[in-house]
Amino acid sequence: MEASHDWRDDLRARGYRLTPQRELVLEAVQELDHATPDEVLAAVRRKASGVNISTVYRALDLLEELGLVSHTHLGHGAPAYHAAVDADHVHLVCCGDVTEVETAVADGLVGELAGTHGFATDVRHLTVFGTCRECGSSAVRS
Amino acid sequence: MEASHDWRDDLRARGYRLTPQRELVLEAVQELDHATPDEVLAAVRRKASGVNISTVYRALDLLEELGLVSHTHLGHGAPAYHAAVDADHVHLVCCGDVTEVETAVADGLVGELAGTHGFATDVRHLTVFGTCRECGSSAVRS
DNA sequence: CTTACTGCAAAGTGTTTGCACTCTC
DNA sequence: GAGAGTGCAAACACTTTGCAGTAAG
Repeated sequence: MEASHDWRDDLRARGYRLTPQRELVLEAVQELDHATPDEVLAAVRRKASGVNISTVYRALDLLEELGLVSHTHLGHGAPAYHAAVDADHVHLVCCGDVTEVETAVADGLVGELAGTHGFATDVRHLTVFGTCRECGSSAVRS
Repeated sequence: MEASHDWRDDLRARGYRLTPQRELVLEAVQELDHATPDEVLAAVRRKASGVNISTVYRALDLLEELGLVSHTHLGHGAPAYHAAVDADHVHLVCCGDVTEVETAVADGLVGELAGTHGFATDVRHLTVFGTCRECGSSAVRS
């Protein structure tokens, strides 16, 4: 499928080692979308049952450092991890549900912040809380 | 100081009771700005040393329900609480530091989300991660 | 064969809950 | 007084860390 521009080489070039756990964690993040560390663990364990949660945390940190995944806080508890490639969207959170929209909607904001405050927005990290059309409900756990 | 349009009445009207703890928590949030529950506790304890952390959590939830305070996730750990009145700004987070800017910068985004997705943005909850002018540094704990 | 990485278990944060007692209404 | 609210301690959810053993290079 994906023609890996080998991140494995990059990883090794930085003195890290390529382990099955790291590959499995990356695969899991790529397949899952918005996965919490726990969900990543579950997915990884389907293929290798012995993997530990602390390894998942360590792998996620590393993969993030390598720019292969990124995370967002979708409210309350655990963060959500994405593969960097899929990350080109902003999150809309309402009623505990998440919708993804093109980062273009934030272009105005990004431009304004850059202009008036010299602030370089990390759009991939952007999460917008509010109320969606379907659910005029009062705000939920966020 | 502030000429309370009595939230106390509102509170009682809803069947809740007015306790010193609740008043102290509200005062603390109003004075502190971006306070975490722990910081609120510390402030409250300066005036009433016996107050417990669980009471602070419960009071914050209640005050939020009453619309007197609101919270945002400024990254990693604990949430930050504001008095609702002070809440008219968006948060810019970089290098662990927080800058407040007028909600107007988000008008474009808000309008676009409303138009294209029927999504009512809660601007007071909006936190933007990125890199500020001063610190061209790589992203920090977020 | 060196030492980065893993699994495990224990410790850390931040938050919630059950319960007897207290204080508001 | 009745019962909402509090303090306390224990339980929870999520994450980090120390260390001895394992395995990548």
